[in-house]
Amino acid sequence: MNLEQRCAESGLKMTGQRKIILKVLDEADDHPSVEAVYERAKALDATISMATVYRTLNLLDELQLVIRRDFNEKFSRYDINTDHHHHLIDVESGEVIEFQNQEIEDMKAAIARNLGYDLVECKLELYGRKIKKSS
Amino acid sequence: MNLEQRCAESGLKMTGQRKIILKVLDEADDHPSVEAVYERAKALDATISMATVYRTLNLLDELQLVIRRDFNEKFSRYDINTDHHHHLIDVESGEVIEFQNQEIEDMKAAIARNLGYDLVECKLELYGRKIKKSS
DNA sequence: GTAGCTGCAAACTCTTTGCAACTCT
DNA sequence: AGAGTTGCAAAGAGTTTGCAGCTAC
Repeated sequence: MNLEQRCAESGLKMTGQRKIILKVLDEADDHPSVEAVYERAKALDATISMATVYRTLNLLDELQLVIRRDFNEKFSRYDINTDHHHHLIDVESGEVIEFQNQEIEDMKAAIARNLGYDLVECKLELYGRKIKKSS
Repeated sequence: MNLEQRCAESGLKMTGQRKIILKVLDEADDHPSVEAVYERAKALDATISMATVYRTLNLLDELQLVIRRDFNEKFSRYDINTDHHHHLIDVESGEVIEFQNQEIEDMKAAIARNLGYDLVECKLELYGRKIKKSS
């Protein structure tokens, strides 16, 4: 099921602008900033405004259809894949790679429990440099 | 060795304002925001300005004497303990607890290596709710 | 003496919002 | 018809910066 269908289910009105933004998000395979979503949407419909992009992303975040992320930059990026996963950020290119790891999941919950807490949420970001293959 | 001594070593001039800000940081056992540092410093010397607090924290961050953090809030906080550690944030009170865990360290490096990266840096934040003791 | 530091206010960046017009349903 | 949505411009929050005067070294 795509974002447009899931939004309709939540009772959001399907305006032309909204459809375009959802299409842009559905087709994104990266972690776009608001600015990036705006640029891609504007290429499809020049009348879309920044304010609408912000409002739409805030709505989607509340509905948990996207996840707002903060990769040590001064603006937010959006994660369209809402499956539980973590990120490795290439410190040279800025590329973001997603990964999952069950051992880490178990360990996280155990650490929280040891400190007297139930784990509600969690964020793991690795920052790394690509290993050059020696020839 | 305290912050003032470490700053002097880096060739920073020890002005009255700077001494006060460093004292505030040395005595902080939390993860204060710029605003918090400013308030605490102002209580000791009313002439200190916000701009000086920002400039000082930026300097200290560059010298790696503090670490700028971003706990999903719209402002930065500063970590004065620069030993490697992670954070558990109490989702109800906002309290920040530091912890270390060698297994996680090893696993992080292994994950990065498997993805073809050398680990440069990393951020692990757990968000949890305090477990109520049953009576 | 001078490089570096300070306070102030203005500028900047990212994000949100009030408003009047418009549009899905 | 009416609630929800939009674009615009202005406002907000957090942070940075130009400048003229001041201060540690």
